Amino acid sequence: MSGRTVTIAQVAKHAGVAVSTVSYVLSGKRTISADTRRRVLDSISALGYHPNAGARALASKRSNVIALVLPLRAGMHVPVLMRFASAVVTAARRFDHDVLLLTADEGTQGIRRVAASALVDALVLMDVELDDRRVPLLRELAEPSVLIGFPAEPAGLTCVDLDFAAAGARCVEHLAERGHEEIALLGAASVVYDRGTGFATRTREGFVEALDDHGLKGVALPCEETFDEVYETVRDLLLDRPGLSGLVVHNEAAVSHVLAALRQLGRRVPDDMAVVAICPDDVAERAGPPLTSVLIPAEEVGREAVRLVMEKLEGRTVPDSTLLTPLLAVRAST
Amino acid sequence: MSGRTVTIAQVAKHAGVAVSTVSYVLSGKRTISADTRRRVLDSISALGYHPNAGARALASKRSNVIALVLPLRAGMHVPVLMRFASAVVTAARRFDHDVLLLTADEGTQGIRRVAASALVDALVLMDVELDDRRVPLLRELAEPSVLIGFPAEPAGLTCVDLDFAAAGARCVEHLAERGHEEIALLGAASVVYDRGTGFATRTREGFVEALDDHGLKGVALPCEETFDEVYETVRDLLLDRPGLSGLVVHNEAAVSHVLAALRQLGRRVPDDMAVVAICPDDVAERAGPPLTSVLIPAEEVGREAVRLVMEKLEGRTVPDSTLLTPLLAVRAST
DNA sequence: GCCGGTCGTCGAAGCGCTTCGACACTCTCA
DNA sequence: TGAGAGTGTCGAAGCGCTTCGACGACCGGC
Repeated sequence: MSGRTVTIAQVAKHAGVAVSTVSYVLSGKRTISADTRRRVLDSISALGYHPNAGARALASKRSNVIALVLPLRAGMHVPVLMRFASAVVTAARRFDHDVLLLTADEGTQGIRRVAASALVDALVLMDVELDDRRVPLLRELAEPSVLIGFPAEPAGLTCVDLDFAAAGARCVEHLAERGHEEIALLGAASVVYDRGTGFATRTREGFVEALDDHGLKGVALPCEETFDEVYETVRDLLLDRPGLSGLVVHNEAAVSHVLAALRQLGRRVPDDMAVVAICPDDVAERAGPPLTSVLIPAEEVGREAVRLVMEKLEGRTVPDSTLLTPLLAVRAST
Repeated sequence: MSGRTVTIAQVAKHAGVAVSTVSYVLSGKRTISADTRRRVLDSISALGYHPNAGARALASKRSNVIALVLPLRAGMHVPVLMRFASAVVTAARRFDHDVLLLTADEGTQGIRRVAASALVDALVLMDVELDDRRVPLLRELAEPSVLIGFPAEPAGLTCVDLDFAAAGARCVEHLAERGHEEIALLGAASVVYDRGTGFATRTREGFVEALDDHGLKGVALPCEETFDEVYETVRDLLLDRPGLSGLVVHNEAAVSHVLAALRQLGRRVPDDMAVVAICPDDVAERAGPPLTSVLIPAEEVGREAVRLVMEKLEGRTVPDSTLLTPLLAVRAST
């Protein structure tokens, strides 16, 4: 192994070459003969050499670290967040980058700090609000960034997300195909709409528009996340709309409560009430009965965000807006 | 603001002092006159100076970054994880450190890499298994580390966790006080026990021991996380043990399923069945009815882990084992 | 047989910071 | 009044890496 922290100079000596040669072997920025390369690589593994990140960052002006700015706020469904985060980390590693975790409670301060100190090369922000304080800062930053989600004014930014409007519409379409004529959307908690979080609003718009297109009756309601509130909402909904036979649920935390409430109100799924969820696959599969759902492709979104940010780091131009097409998986609930 | 990336040399020139003086103002490692200090600080904010992280790390051999190694595996309840993670980030910032996110799928490789490259000064690991591959590596690493959770052989390591044995016992005690004579523990998914994750096993042990101490009858069962499986488990349990009047649930993902199953089986909470959960407060409060619970003090554990790792970075010795006392909050379910 | 052009390697100059030793002062106390 | 003990500041030497320009060695073409 190592006697203590091995440097490139020791590798160079061990291999009988210049320091710069070792560097070029590692970066591949100049051609190196196969023979020399082998000797260097052998020395590297013999000594257990790992380049010092600080020195490398200082000399190359690249830290090989990207920041992931998480929200961690009320109304966000955390497991979904984590899947994004995990996807971002995995994707970043594939580009030989690490991920620095920034939480929103440090606010714009933290973003400015890690950018100005060159701790990170680029940023990926999650859970962007329609009117997000962080957005103006991003515009003035030299470091490239990618948003997961869309602010109200996305000009000049790079944004990725599931096409939630299409997702809402897709659910309507599916229920229409199944012959339902009156349906309802149970959406996010009202605080999420109030905050103007884009995905909730866009799903609702897609839902409402599709209602029209297919000539269905229906309504879109916010949906809180305690059992009692969900129960009330569902009960009132059934009372108000006796013809209702289909439900779209876009709220991971409320899914199991909705199902429990229906059960308690004597409605069988799918016989009396068809249910479509917009949620991650595992939530849909784990429910009783397993739910027909439009999955939130967290892995894909995270991967795409990283790909885009890497493209920008290379100086290439990328599309302002990337919308991923929703996919509907039919299960037992419709 | 800035013309582009401000260096310490520019600050020194602007303030009319030597570079080293600026450095000492920032670090406080030598006494500086009040007058000079003011001039320097003024220049810093006038120029918008942020020390370059790479240069600083190179010169000082400290990156001011700690690694947070997350599991992201089956059977872990993700929201709880996130609360730990968030607490770690917040606590680390209080010590002027940032947090690098490492996921377990990189395995020991990733840990070795970030440690050897001096990308991080120290590590905090979550969700430690009884027999954890990462543990031997930690022992040979020069960088200090703290584990959240306990491996089978914790000698020479620093571990923090809620005292789950005490938590299990506390639940039994509470139900005993309420006059229940036969109770059951619904624990983690069986895969979690099979893997030998410490917290699940320790809760069960504490539960079983306390059963004895209080002279109660009872049983401890694993508990899967889909509604149908939970329903079966609960139904069989009620069939097998007609005298059962109290339930301890130590599985965040199953909590709402358990309640729904009881409802469906015609049991009222708390009249026919008392329920105590071991879970974060918000899960307990959100349930219907709100659950008496032993909370998992994620924030406190995260904070403590960071405090310990910082102590170790300062070269101070810290206790091998830190167990946080469980607190029981009485709500509507008992 | 000479010229221009790769190819492969080297040496050295930084990157921006911390830290060590030196040094010029100013106090204090004998 | 001068030795000794602080103070407050400076200059310079790295920290370990990347990258630029230079330079032999070798190639093919005329």
